[in-house]
Amino acid sequence: MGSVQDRKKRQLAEREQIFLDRAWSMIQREGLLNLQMARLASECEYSVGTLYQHFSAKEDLLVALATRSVGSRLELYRRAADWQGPTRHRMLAILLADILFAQKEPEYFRLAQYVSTHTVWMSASEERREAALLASVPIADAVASVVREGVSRGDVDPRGMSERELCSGLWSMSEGMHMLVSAAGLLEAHSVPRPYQLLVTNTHALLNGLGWQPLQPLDDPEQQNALLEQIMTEVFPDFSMATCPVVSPTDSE
Amino acid sequence: MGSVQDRKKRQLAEREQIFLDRAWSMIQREGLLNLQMARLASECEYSVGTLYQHFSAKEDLLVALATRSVGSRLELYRRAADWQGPTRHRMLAILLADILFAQKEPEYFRLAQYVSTHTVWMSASEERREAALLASVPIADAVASVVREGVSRGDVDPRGMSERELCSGLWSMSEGMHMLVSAAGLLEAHSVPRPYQLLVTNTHALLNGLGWQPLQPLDDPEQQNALLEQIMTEVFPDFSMATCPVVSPTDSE
DNA sequence: CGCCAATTATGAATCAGATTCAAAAAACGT
DNA sequence: ACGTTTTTTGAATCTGATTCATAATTGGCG
Repeated sequence: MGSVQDRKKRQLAEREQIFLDRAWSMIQREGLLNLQMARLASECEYSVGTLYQHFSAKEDLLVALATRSVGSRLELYRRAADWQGPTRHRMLAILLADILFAQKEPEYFRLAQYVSTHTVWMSASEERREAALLASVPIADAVASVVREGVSRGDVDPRGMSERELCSGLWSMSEGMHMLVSAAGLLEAHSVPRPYQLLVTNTHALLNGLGWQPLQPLDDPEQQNALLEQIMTEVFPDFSMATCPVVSPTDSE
Repeated sequence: MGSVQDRKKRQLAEREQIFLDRAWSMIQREGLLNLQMARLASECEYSVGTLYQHFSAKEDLLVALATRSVGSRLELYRRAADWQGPTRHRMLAILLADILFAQKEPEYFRLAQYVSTHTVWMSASEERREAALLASVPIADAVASVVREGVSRGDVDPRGMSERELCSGLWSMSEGMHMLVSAAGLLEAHSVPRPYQLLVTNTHALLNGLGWQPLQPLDDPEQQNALLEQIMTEVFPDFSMATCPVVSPTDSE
């Protein structure tokens, strides 16, 4: 039967991964700007033509890369979503996952941002774009599951909003803050230091506004910090608290 | 004295405006992707070299363009900020200004997004980037003035936050939503329709969470809508309510 | 006005790098 | 082993940004 076809398909997929692996390491080493198709091909010991058998254009490859990176992102989100804490704290854990990932993989965020630009996005192939959209669904699902539980436990009143809609504020706010952070100099120019700490505070405000229990006082940095530390310890023990851009380096000696 | 120098400087500035005007109209006509330096030069009846006397690179020109567009944006923001309404409603008016502008000038938003990408941003010249940052200050000032008044009137308790920090949530949330909207298919894939209406609701939640008076009930679309219509009428009478992506087309016949 | 030095404009030439495609090689089935 | 189909190859092409030697213009001055 089609076993030959199968093997070929498998080999093709393997090679695609090789291309993506190498492309990613090149980007991490030399930046997005310096990724060259010809060099990528030769570093993988294939010809340019072969590379183009996989990706219809450079942008296509970039979208594929961004899509792939979603995997490691998902792992963090799931940890946050699966953690056994109050739903509201889990929402915060999800935000933290997002922030930690952005810290750990800054180059990935630049890629994701670049790729979701209209210009770049539209230069990728239709299929690639669809695959990218599809890949982001599990992440949204993880978040939605927490929302669902929050609603069913009565921690938050959906007021007719769907699960996706209920977390859209959080989503857009973190997305936007990442964007502002990555535009070098922008926040400094507007004297907004510690953007991610601010993001946490704003998130508390938003969740309070949605009436998500238990409400958090906004004027108690101590308590906010304690909660963050708890989440860091329980959910992300493998991340150093010291490098976490959110937990403030106050007191503690 | 330096009158000759002055004239030269003036002529140079005029020519730069011509380049920018034409570049903008080309982009609006044919999209960001199709802007070509050589064609731009010839359409302006100058040589390529002359064009490069003004802009160190294509990206440099794009940043200049994005910077320039801030002007018309500012006008809307100021209207919102100067409007004589409760400070909370003025914050909403600012959000509306942002949304209306994004609707009216979709190509500008693509440009702004593209330009604030790390890759593109860093390809522009230092001076150009600084000018861009500087240009955004008046907008932030307009917003900050409303925040200041809100605080001084006692509509909102700053809880130690600066004016800039107090509106950072609104800023990042709208920025983020624009971003999500412009990534074609993303919101549809996550079944989030009417993104801007959602943005308004989330903004109400955020402002409620900050305790910004008068609080708005989140579960009363009628009232939300009435408020939006009032702002549209009083502040943005030159924008058609029909095309406004926020005021919902409910009832009314 | 005519001339020289300095400044500015020009656009053909160069360069960078993505993409294509005719030819060569490898794989397949018989 | 052989003809056919599929895959790979990389030199050639193409696109478009950027440079820079040359030409033109300008301002100043006798």
